[in-house]
Amino acid sequence: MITYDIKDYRVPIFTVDSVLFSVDSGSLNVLLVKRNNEPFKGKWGLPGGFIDIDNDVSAEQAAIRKIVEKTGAQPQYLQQLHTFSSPKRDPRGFSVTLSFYAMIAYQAVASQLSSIEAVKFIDVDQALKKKLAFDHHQIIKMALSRIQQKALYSMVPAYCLPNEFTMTDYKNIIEIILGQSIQRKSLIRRVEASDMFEPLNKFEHSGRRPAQLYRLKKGIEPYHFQRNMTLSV
Amino acid sequence: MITYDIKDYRVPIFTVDSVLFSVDSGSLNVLLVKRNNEPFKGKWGLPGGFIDIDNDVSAEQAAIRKIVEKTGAQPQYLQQLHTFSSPKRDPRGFSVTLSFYAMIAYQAVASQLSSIEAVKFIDVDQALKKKLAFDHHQIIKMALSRIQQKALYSMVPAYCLPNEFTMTDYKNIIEIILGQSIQRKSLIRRVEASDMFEPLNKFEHSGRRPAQLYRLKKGIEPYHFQRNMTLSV
DNA sequence: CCAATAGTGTCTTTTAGACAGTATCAC
DNA sequence: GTGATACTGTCTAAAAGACACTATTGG
Repeated sequence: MITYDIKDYRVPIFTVDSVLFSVDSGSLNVLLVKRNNEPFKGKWGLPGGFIDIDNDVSAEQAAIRKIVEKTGAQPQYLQQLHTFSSPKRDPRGFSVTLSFYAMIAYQAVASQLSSIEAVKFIDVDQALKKKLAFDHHQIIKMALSRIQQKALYSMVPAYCLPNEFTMTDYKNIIEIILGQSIQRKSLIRRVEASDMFEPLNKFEHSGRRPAQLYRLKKGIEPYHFQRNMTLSV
Repeated sequence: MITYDIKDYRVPIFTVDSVLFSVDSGSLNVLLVKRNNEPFKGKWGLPGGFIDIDNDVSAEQAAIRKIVEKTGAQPQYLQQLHTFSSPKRDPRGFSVTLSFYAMIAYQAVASQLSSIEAVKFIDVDQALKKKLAFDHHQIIKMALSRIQQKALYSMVPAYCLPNEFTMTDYKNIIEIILGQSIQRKSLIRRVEASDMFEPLNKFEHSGRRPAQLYRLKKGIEPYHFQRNMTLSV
């Protein structure tokens, strides 16, 4: 017979938190939310909170639910980052947070956000200069270095592209994430190998020579390469 | 003012579990423990359990504590794998487990374990054929694929080497993890680039030509390469 | 035509794979 | 010596870096 009541035990506080990235006009942004509850009421922090064990089917779903509540849109990519745990990170007691990093196209959320005071995208370097709630500074730092790594060996940055985009759009996103320029030719070779983009019968006419428009193929897994791109020192 | 009592909320069960790997006589083993509590009493499962929020300082420390309790030895390497969460994975209710993968030299634990009936190393393929507690089957599968990936681009397999070892020992460990043979020359090039081994003034005389003995340098970070080794299909 | 951005061709560089060759031991 | 395992030299192959080249537009 199973006899177990969680209320008989002293258990940690368990939460989820997400670092939602988006690229816009030359800067890599993360979503911050102004807290209107204790602890750290009034401070900026990551979107997240408790699992609703009666309605959520997983921690991932809880994290996505929190992002949807704040932005009105689903992230295009979301993965576990790391679990941070300590008796000190929350004044209420021993706390564990499962953090995620996620990506979304800026265009998918920009309009909704402009009307909400307490939710905003902010340049990641600016965010890291602020006094944030909990250990969210550390979480953002780890998420940043994770997506920078991913940018070197995967197509994951493609998940913050809008529906239609050019190769230059994609190159810009990677360069903004890395903070360094890369070889266009190398990128194109990788995109071809990944087979993740499909060309549309459309061109973008903003520059001089029109640029081929692409979209992400449907139902495809993020491609991982065998090698990292090399960053020139 | 902070008012919060975790007992006022319905919260998930939170545990840690570890997949402890070790290589011995041609097989990759994982540590299994026979459960003597419900749920899944009598079934084999991964070493793990609840955080002791009064004594543990982190989830990592809780995971290590559980491994030490079962084996008497500290793992040489331990990293977060993934957090598994669902309302179904535990009959007691919504449950979250933070899983780790870890490595230890077989020699460091073999003698203690032989005397304990309820704790054993078992070949990972055998383990995956058993009916294990919870979703531990899935956790082991993910841990296996993670260390196989790590074997392709890092020196992490070195953490299941004994204090003194030869290059052939290291090659064998990687081949056992991958289930495939690799080029000795490629391995040596990588070992040199990593600068993680230091040669001793000793040789092993078991084969024909004596083999240089090495040890892991102290206080060194696991090295990661820019490329994967390629597995011939 | 020119300027600017899009896109290609191709040579170099890097590092792993393949594998033949040499070294050192027990017998 | 032979056989076995340890170790090295070196050619080839694969994929990224560098960068010059061509292509296509607006003006």
